[in-house]
Amino acid sequence: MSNTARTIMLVDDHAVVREGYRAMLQKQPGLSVVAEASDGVEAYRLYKETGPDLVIMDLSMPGIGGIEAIRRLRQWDKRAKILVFTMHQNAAFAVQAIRAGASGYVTKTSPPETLVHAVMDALSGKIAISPDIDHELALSHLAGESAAADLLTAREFEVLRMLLAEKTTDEIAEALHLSPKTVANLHSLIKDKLGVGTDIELVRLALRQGILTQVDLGER
Amino acid sequence: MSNTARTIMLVDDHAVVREGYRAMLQKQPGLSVVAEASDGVEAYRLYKETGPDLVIMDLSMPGIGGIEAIRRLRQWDKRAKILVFTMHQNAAFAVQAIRAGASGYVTKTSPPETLVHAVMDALSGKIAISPDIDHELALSHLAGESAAADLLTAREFEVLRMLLAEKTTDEIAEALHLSPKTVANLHSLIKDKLGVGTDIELVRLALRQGILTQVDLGER
DNA sequence: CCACCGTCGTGAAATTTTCCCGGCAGCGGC
DNA sequence: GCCGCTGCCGGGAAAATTTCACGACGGTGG
Repeated sequence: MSNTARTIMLVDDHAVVREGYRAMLQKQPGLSVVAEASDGVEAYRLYKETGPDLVIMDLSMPGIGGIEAIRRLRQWDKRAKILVFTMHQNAAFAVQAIRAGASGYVTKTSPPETLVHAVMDALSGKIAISPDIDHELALSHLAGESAAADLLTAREFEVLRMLLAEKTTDEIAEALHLSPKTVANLHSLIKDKLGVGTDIELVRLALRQGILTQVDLGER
Repeated sequence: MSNTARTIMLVDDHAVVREGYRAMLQKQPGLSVVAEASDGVEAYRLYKETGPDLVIMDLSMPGIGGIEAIRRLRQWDKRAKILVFTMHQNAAFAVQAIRAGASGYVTKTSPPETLVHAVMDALSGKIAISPDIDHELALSHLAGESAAADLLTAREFEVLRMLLAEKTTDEIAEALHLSPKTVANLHSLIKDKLGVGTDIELVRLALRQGILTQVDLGER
């Protein structure tokens, strides 16, 4: 193993968090932060420029989100190592991140040692998942709550996304060139497949599963 | 003015963020971090113990949320200075925080200088609002979007909260000792008053206004 | 070829949403 | 007291919707 420092890039839209990373990683010998980005596109640019050994990335960011950023980085460099470090204690997000090519998923509530361990694991090629997410994953399995994306057909998922984003049944019908009646049928079928009774439950489920994110909704 | 260091307590459930605060504040002479808490009740306990000059507090925390924590701190010490530092770029939250007794509201996306300035302002008794929230406030005024809590009567608000939390109309009716018919009428009236057409829009509005928070929903 | 699945739509029944209504209680003004 | 106003509670009926059963069509795979 080389004894030069391993290089790290930080990606987080909150300056205070990046400061925190630095403070925590500085204590660790053999690590060196070589770049910082505050959003996905900047991360992409800086990765190509500096080619760090590891990227530590948040998920919730302006512009392209973290998941999409991971995907693009891995497309550019198939061997990029990306450790997700996020506030979302949510198994669905973790699954999405790993599928997109992340090497690990650690929540921000974890103690500093967990992050350091995960960094080491990721650098040595292991996949690191923080314990709370392991627990989450186990829970959602036990609850039999499969991912909505798997239960629904492509068409149904499309309608679901529009239901959550757009407004009325009629608007969706027009956008998708369907009869309003069909949209209503789909809407009903979706709720049935997902096992929810009301639209409100539907939104909550979508939030949990990361189909809808907070930024899509309220927070302008 | 005394030339002893001003004391600060940090409240945030993410260890990495607390590290970030420290790193940013350390560069500033005359400030000293004397306590750290990771949730509302711990903050309350430590405040009584250490009596800091200023509290820097996040809003989204496990257990009692930040707003409630502010309220309790101010109840214990009417002159407590509390600076909210949060990821929520949301005017409704800012209004709630200030009403609860906060001395300022700064978002985590702000550059470090903004935090430092806000700390100084808060220490000298001024109320500091970060520019993006000012802008948000102006926007929501222009949009004529008044707070839901002001538009609705107490009863209506009660039903709204239950609609967002509970399940069916019938369950709410029973919990509130009302006829299902009345709940349905209220439900309709609420949507009318709030100017939304569908339940999904209702949830989104509630999220924006901070009536519902993410922790109430999905993220278990 | 045939069975199966996803897609799209119709029709009709069941349910919900909406709108309009009246009664009742509290509250301030005259 | 009396009046007007507002909030609260529900009934009734029309309108819209959700739900369910059903059929058609194209693709896919055994």
